[in-house]
Amino acid sequence: MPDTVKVSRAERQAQTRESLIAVAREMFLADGYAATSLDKVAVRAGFSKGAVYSNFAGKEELCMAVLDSIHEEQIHGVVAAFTRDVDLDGRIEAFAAWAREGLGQPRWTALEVEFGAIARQSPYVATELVKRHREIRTAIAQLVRQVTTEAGIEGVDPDKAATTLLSLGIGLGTLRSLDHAIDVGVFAETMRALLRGTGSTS
Amino acid sequence: MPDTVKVSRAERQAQTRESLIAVAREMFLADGYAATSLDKVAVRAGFSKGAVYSNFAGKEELCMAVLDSIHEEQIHGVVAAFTRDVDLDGRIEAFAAWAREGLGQPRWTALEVEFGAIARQSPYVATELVKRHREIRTAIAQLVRQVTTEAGIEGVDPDKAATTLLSLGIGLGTLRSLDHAIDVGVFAETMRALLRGTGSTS
DNA sequence: CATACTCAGATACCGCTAGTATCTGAAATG
DNA sequence: CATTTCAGATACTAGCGGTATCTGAGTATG
Repeated sequence: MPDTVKVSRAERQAQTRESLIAVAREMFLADGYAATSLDKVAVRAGFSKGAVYSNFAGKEELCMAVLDSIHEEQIHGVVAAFTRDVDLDGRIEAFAAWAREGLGQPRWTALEVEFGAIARQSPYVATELVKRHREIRTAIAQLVRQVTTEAGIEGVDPDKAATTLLSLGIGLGTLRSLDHAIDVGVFAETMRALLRGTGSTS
Repeated sequence: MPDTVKVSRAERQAQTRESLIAVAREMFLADGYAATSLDKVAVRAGFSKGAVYSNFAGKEELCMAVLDSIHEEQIHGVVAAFTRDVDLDGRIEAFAAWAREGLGQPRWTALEVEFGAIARQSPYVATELVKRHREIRTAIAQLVRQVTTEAGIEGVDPDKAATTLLSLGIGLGTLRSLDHAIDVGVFAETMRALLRGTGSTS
């Protein structure tokens, strides 16, 4: 029986990287970006700070990797919620439920927003975050376009709707992260209002 | 001629405090909260770090004072924009213009949001920010209530509208602070849609 | 199979930060 | 005029992100 599994150096490093991302994700979400030190992350993952710097350019890149891992799951959740149903109301409700869940546990939004504040000082963070936000926004716009055309709704600008929904989500998440009394239900209502068409005539 | 003006100790301290707030406000807005060190603030105001700690409990309290000074102007601007006109469209447009201006220079929102991220670690920041956000939200709700009743609009929940507007403003400011291409116009549109009444029975 | 090279990760260090403890001299007090 | 007070200066600490250097196991090569 192979007690010590034979692994190549590249495999070991990939494992280390994933391990660091997993621990960092946990700690970033729990305590925030600034309050989480690279040393603590490394030690809790069973390494030293050197391991972090040999796998990531710095704290910012590590956090970006963490955010990417979160986004992956988030997108999966949205798509799942969206494709589960076929009719408009079902889709909207599924999306609203997903949003309610995400905004209800606002650690993610808080991290996203805290990290976003760093963009002003770091060109790297700025460009990377802008890239990702635009992807998300166009994805939402695509979803809106699909829903409205399939339901035969006129007079909805998918791009504007996407900007509104994303902004509202960020804002609600931000408020909710420090005031639990915030009513997240307005997200679903606004979404419904947007998707019902703020039509041109009549 | 009194070359050195006679001032009491309390007056001197008040001057020092105001001076520190002014400089801190400039630097926080320009470089962000984390990137601004108390030492730099103190030196640029012509003092040492000791002056800061003898006027404020710490960096957080200094920033809270800065935010309060900003809020004061902001509220003044809203009230002015709102009371300039009497009819609904004029008021909405004035408010929209104010929002456009505020969101167009998003340093303020960015600071607000960056500082808000600290609330998770600091009970002081958390409670103080919640207090202020609630004040702002009720003020907006009051404005909405006034507008809708005066214009005879039915079916608008002022509290929900306030939450939506505040969230949307925060979200748009956040996005805008790192992506200048964001279309801020959706704020005014959403505001109009909200205030026109998403009526119950129609 | 032995030797030389490579590089993931460890260690040691640096400059900077927020915050604390202590000191000082001028204003306030009697 | 002696005494107290306290705003602000000075000196220090722990902890941070980041850099430079080192080390030993994994890999390529004769």
